[in-house]
Amino acid sequence: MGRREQQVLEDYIVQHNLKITKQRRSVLEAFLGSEDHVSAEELYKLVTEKEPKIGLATVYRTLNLLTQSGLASELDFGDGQKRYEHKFMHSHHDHLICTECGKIVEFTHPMIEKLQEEVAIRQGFKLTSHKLDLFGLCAECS
Amino acid sequence: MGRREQQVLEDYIVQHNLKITKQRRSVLEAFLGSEDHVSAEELYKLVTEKEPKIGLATVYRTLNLLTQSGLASELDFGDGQKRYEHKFMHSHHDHLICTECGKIVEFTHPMIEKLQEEVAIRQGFKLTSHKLDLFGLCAECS
DNA sequence: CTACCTGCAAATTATTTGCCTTAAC
DNA sequence: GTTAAGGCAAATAATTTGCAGGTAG
Repeated sequence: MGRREQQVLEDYIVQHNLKITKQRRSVLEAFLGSEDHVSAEELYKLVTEKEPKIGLATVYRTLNLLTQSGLASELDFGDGQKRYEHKFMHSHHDHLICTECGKIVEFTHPMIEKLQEEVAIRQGFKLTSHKLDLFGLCAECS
Repeated sequence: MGRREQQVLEDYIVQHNLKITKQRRSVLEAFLGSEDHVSAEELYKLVTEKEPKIGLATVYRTLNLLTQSGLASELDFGDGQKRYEHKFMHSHHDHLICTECGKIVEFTHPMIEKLQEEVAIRQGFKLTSHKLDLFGLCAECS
């Protein structure tokens, strides 16, 4: 499990004069082991299996740390809570979401990306990121 | 100001055995008169200028009504609150958002839409909606 | 008159913060 | 030994809900 990610996190922690703790290790481990798109609450449930005394606030704090260190990115599927996915060794992609069963398919489409860039340039913008979510019904739910 | 939208709302209200009230009229009027992308709180401030005794909860309730009746759609730019835009007589579009000054440019790109449709079909999905937000720096903020 | 609607306050939900104790370095 | 981190409970912030009185149909 994620040697490399462990290293990224520890580098970030050292560079920022922070401390490496077993809680942070546990959260990272559970996060890497999870499916993508976990919420803080879900991750908390996963972590407590290994680390029963951990507090929910620590999970939130660690998720922010992971986001700042570049290991996680925040997602928002409009269900009222933030979700997180790991970014390291996991390239950019967009989401296709079934509104019935919640299934999520990840995809990338270079041409779409290229056209987005064009739109931005045409408006004088310098693009830093984007978010594309497609909503619909998957094969089973149609 | 928005005769047609008034009609859409009133039709919806009648069809659902609901009641037309001056608060609902005031919220709709303020909503149509507002710039796009208002939050509930912002709309509340606008409405109270004309209707000082209205409650915030009524604004929330009416925004939900407007969303259900098809006059408004919910947006989420990740700032922790829902925003709303009017949909009627205002065709679909995506957003290009300056992360520095908050400027929002609306755009549509038929080719992007077409490619999205292709992605969905390839995955066996039937597309119902999508959300594309581009984030970057506008000309002034670069 | 019979729902539905409103305003208000209290409740909820997701997340953050304060504080005091504990553990890294 | 400092100083940051953790746990817990209390604080926030956005939104929703319960209720008693008001009003549209």
